[in-house]
Amino acid sequence: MVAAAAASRVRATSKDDILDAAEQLFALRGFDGTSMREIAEEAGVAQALLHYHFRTKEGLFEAMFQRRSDAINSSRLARLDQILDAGTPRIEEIIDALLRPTLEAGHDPARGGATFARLILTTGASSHAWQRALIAASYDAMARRYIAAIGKAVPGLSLADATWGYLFVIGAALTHMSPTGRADRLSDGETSDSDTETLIARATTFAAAGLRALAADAARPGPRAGDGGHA
Amino acid sequence: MVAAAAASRVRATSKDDILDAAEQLFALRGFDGTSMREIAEEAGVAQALLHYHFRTKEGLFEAMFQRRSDAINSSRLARLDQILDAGTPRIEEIIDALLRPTLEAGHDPARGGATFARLILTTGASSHAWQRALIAASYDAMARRYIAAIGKAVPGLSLADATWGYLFVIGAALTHMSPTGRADRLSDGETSDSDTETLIARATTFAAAGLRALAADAARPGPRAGDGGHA
DNA sequence: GTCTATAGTTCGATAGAC
DNA sequence: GTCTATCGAACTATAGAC
Repeated sequence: MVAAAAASRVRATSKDDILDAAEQLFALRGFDGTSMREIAEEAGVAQALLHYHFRTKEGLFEAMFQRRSDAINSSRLARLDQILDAGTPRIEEIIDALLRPTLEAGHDPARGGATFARLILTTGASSHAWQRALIAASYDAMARRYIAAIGKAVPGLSLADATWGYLFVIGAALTHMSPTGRADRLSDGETSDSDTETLIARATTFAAAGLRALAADAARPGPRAGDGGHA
Repeated sequence: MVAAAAASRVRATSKDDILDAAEQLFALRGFDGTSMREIAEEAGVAQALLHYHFRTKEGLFEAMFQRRSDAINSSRLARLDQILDAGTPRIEEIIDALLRPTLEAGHDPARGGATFARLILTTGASSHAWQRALIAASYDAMARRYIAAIGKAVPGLSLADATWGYLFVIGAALTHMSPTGRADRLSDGETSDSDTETLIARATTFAAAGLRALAADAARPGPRAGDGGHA
């Protein structure tokens, strides 16, 4: 335990090298599009070593996913605690605290871009039950805390609306965190999806107003689309 | 030409059967997670017939993707024309016209759910250049028309903001069009991501307010985060 | 812990009969 | 247009030496 912690401070172990290579390739090409051979080559080790450390491809994916998700979520929760300690939270602060750790996660300036966000979305939408379970195990507790904070920052928001709002923020921002050049093309160069500060700023403005509108809409009298008669 | 159109009206050809099977399986498991063998079995034909009709797996994917995308976008554009003909558009109408055709596309009530939305997102975020090119070829022209309409419905929106707004609407809604039960879980059963009308209604409220806020934010004096000095 | 070698399976694609 | 049969390459995982 102590030795392991000391070693991790000194230099990357082969286990870390494998996890780094796996994260890079899985994020880029997805679970099914990445082979154990490629990961081993990228990490500079024999393929059998991957199985020694992680048993199966699925085991390696889970270890890789948990490592980065834990880092993202501990950062998210630390920032949220700070915001809540300071008094009544502003919704813009909460959204920024939710998005920025993911944008910065695994953001290797030398390489492609922030592709772990893509991995979160595809893992959550996977047809493999174990991948969806991984999302639940890694993100649900953090999500509940943020949903509660959103409800606190925007009075009048029901739990249902706060949940949808949380999901919309995630979907809107994470979908475009891996730059594809599409924003550049569609705007004739007026903006760029490689500009992460623009993405965060616009997404925060967009989502904060969206959340307030969900609360305002719920406060209006009369039936509401999609409520299926629960009112 | 005439004969082909007549035949397509009469009954599904083996080509259609293959495209149907491919759409179902690709949408469920992705390009790399689906094999030609599985598609052939699902379609009830020999695997060699897939290569006879579409040459390669990539060719089959492209044909499948184009067929459904064309259907979605012609529906989107027809609705948009209708809205624009009626005078000054309301932003809520535009968002509904943008989202509903995708939600209904390939929505087989007998089976899983509206999973083509997932395929659109993963195809656009793919590391394969030919998949991103497929998105550009299928969706950019439609997107430009909607971005222009959004700018018309929300005065004060720059092309850059309208583009980001369009991308946020797509990301927020399409990410959650394939039900996973996550909304149900996070809200303790207060809402459900299987309820498509709730999704559309909430997403429309959320996004309409978000777009108006982007315009209002741009109108405020002073520098703005992420503009990198272009102001 | 790390390697080489390979077993056993599945894949995309093609050849060739009908 | 549709089939059976199969090639050659890639895959995950394991055995066993060091």
